[in-house]
Amino acid sequence: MSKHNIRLKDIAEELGISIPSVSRALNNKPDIGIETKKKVFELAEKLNYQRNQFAINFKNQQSFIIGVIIPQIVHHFFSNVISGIINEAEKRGYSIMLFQSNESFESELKGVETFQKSMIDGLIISLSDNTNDVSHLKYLQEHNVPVILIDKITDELTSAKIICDDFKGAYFATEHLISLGKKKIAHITGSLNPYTTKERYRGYKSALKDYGLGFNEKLVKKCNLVSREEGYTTTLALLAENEIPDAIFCATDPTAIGAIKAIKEKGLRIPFDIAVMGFSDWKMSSVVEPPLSSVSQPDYEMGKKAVELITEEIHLTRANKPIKYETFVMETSLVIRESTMGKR
Amino acid sequence: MSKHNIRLKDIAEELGISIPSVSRALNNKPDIGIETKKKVFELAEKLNYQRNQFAINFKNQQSFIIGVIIPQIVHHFFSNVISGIINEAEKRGYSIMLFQSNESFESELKGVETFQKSMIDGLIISLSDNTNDVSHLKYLQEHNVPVILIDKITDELTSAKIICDDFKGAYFATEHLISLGKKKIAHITGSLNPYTTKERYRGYKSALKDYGLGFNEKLVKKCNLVSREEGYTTTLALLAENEIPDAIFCATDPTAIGAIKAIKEKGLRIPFDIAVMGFSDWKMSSVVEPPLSSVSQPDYEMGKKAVELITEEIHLTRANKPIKYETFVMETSLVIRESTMGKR
DNA sequence: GTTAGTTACGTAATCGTTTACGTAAATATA
DNA sequence: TATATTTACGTAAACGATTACGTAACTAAC
Repeated sequence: MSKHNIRLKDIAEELGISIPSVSRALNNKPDIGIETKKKVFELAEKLNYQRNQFAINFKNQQSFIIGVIIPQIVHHFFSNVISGIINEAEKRGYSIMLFQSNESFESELKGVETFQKSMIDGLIISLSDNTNDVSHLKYLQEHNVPVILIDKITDELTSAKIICDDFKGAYFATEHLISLGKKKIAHITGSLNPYTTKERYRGYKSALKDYGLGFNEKLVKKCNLVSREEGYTTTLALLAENEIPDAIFCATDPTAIGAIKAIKEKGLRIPFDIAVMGFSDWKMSSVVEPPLSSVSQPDYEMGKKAVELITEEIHLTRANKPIKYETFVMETSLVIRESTMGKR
Repeated sequence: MSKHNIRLKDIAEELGISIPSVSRALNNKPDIGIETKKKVFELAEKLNYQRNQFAINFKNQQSFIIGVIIPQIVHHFFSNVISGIINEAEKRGYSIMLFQSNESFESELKGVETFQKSMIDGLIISLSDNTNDVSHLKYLQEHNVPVILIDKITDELTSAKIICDDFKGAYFATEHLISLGKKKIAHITGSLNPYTTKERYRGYKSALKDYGLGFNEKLVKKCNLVSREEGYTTTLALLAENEIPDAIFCATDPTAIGAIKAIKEKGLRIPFDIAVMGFSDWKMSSVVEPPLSSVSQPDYEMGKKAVELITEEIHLTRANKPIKYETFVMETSLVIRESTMGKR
């Protein structure tokens, strides 16, 4: 956008009027004659005048840019979140600056720094699994850049937060397995993330308790990356023990897909011998054999909501008004497929 | 970033020197005394001075922002491209502004407009399937914003282009099927996109010819969305005809996954009765039953390359030097899985 | 017909930083 | 010692737009 673009000055000189008059005309300000306004608009049109947004942003100290940092784009959940963010932001006249932390705290830090330099008006962030210190985010807040946490949140930061109801999602998933007549329901959980995984574990336990099924610690396995490979090996280990489960509720879909592979290899039938349930409803889950039941998260809506909140906070901040920090818990829904379909 | 942030003026006043001296010190310019420089640095550190990027961008008419427009983020190929773009851009000090067109021309137009307002330094774009007119991109170029086309390209625009070798990818895929002893190889193609799909079709035909297998038009089916559903119905139609193929090469992975479903439903064995091959190596392709062979595209590298090119073009543009527009064709590779494994 | 009010401008200042230019003081050279 | 050169600053202008303020000219009111 360099070279000699048309400026207000060019229009003003050609019409023999002052620069502020041109500005007033173009911005439909009151203090301008109707004749002058008309002439200005015509010339602006003719010269194809484009406002210099650099100057305007500078004057207003505002960029209309929302920064977004997520752990990984290549992740069905997050790409849907981003999709919701982008579409909603566009409606509200904001652009999205995107960065991925690759689950690295250092990278997340660097992203925040870069964004600061780009003068973002607000930040929507899903914390990396390795983020324990949030002073970089507090710093932003102190400099009047609102921060919204989404999905991967923390108590360390006072801010608006958007999560989905992992507890209820896990509760309903477990309840569903119980409704199939399953008695020995195993759970494969992760260990890294402070919130989501814990909540899912809690939901699982709560459902067992409510339905009078005893909690058996041996049926709970932890794995770090909740990946397909780990799901596979963990399930093999589970099946090698004395007590074989009749259902497995996995904290993530990849884990569940790994579990399915292990179960099939052992010659057991899904869902008759062992029913399998995942979490997050990844796209791939509908194509595995058998198609995997899962808990669907309102990813797109979460992104949309995040933009609603951040734009509101940006306005409040600029008006020097106080912000009330709420946590929004959004509902999940069960997606029942063949991996849990039909009673034993 | 509003409120009263520290300015050069604050430092200058406190030290009793002029603003330009502070600027010179902080920017390590020559015309500054070593003592003064030291004092400035110390005070800047103490006051936690942060440059006001709005002012700098305004002065330089440069944003260090690269705009990226792609049809859909929720698409394994594109999220990998973006991943490559973001990581490489960060290394080069650029931020990424992201927009998705949702395969709509109007949306793409609006994205370009929004980006213009955000004063992007350059644009990396993968055209929507419905984009035939590229005057919005020419307009950017005329205003000194370099444009790079990636994957979904067009001859209408004179610019650097990055594609992967769809022709060769398809050729090798077909060749692979032939090497299995397959004689009647069907192809399910799409019709929308000017380049990628056509090239894959061309590669398929070329391989058949080179290996002396006659081209049979009846074995080629077109479908519009190249989706899983279409792959399913198209394959059913194919199998209902007289000549049943012994292999199907699909223009996309979802189509191939639909094909697999249809073939299995008909009680035919994969790959023994019919081998199936996809294109793009979607993540889900490794979890279908049987795992799908596919053509892997260098998505991440394409994104990286795009950033290399655009930053170079940005520099050339600012230096008023000419740009030479090249088209970079990047190599694909075969991913062989069980859907094409083992001879008949 | 005088005063009050309104309309339609122009002037000047401002946002924060950088850069071209000028110059006094210090230093080097003849 | 007189002149040339270098050093280390300060002053002013610039980037492009917006906004507060002042005011001349015109209109309305009594």
